Amino acid sequence: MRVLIADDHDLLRDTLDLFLTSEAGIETVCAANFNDAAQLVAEGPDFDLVLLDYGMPGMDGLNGLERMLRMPGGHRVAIISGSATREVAEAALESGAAGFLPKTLSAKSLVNAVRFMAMGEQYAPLDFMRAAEAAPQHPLAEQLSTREFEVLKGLTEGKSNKEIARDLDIREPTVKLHVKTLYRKIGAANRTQAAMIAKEAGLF
Amino acid sequence: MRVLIADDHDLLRDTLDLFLTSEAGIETVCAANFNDAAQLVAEGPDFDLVLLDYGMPGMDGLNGLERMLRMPGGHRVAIISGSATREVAEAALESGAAGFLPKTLSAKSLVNAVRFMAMGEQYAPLDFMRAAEAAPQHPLAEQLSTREFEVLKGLTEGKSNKEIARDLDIREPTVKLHVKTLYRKIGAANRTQAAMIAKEAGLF
DNA sequence: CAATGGCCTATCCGTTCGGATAGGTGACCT
DNA sequence: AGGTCACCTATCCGAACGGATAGGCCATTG
Repeated sequence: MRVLIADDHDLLRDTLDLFLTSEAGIETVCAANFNDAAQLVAEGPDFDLVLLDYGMPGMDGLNGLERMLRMPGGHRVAIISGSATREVAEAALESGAAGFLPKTLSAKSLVNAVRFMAMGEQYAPLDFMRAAEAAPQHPLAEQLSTREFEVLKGLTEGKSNKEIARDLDIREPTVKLHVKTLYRKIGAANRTQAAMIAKEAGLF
Repeated sequence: MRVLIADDHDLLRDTLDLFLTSEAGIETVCAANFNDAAQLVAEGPDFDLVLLDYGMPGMDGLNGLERMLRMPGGHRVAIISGSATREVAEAALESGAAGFLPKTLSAKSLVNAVRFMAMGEQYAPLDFMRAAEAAPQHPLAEQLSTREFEVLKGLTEGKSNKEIARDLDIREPTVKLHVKTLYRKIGAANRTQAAMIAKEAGLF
């Protein structure tokens, strides 16, 4: 079994290498950034599994994952991350990743997950995925109507009421109404505050 | 020598534990979050060095570092991080941290750094600190005058010109002037855009 | 010394915002 | 059938914003 480990954290990469190599039948190759990893995949022979660090140089978020998946030999690719949220994990799996590994995993779990994924299964730690599941997506956004949400999006883009009206194909007074009610709901005193609140909440 | 390793990444913590323990004369204790770490420090006996992960639960950025430094036994504390920027590293050292360790370090360098710091030295990898040094701190912010910067801060807080004027103890027309010139400099069409641009740039 | 540049102030003007008020439509539920 | 709710439109008004223009103060610099 051939596994490619791509992570810019020397320490973690070495450890992973060590643990996997000591497993019978696992051959590992290492890279410290996305470009090196992509080249190794391109050169072949094919890997049974590629581990991509979410935050490594060249990754550009999940763009790297998608680029890797589109490559000839890049069919089994998993994301490994120390900081990413459940949303990112879900998006990765959605894009066709073989799995998602938070760095909070123990070495033993990680080795097991690697074997699991190399066999063609899709893996993600259940407790991690459940973690934020219960919490409401966005306490602020959920109390806004569809239109108000769209208007709020316009606000965060620094548009004027008139521009928002044009984009949504409604009259300006209507936009003003949505803006006003929206302020009340999220507790903003003016459009800039509304935009900042939305930004803080991680919307858009 | 007693070292406390506080990191929520099981894998990394175990590895660090392994490497340090194999070094003669280093005794390690582990914690997976800030509160556990703080309790271990409080209980004593004193550690020669405490390694705090920047992103672990309970840390709250550099707040955790400062709280730890204020504790009776918490004199030698280093920050370890996989994602933090040079700015954070500098701020940590400024606050009195014993060092800053990016997770891109190799195991060997890391063990050396730990020994170095435990001897009372302050450590930070030179290449890491030099990395962003050349690049302008904030391409946007640097072209603003002091006043314009203060006004921009007010904008991001959703204040009106009048409020900003009061806070800075200047007249409102002056604020308007700064706002206008500031728009030109950062390429904003209105105050909301200015606030969002500042936010995107990571200011405030 | 004169020039420069940052900072402050002022006035004027048109546009936009924020709020209030009043009403109309269609979908859905009881 | 009546009620509720989201969505749309309209008009009015005071306040704030965005821009232009014109000047004064002061420290730094050539």
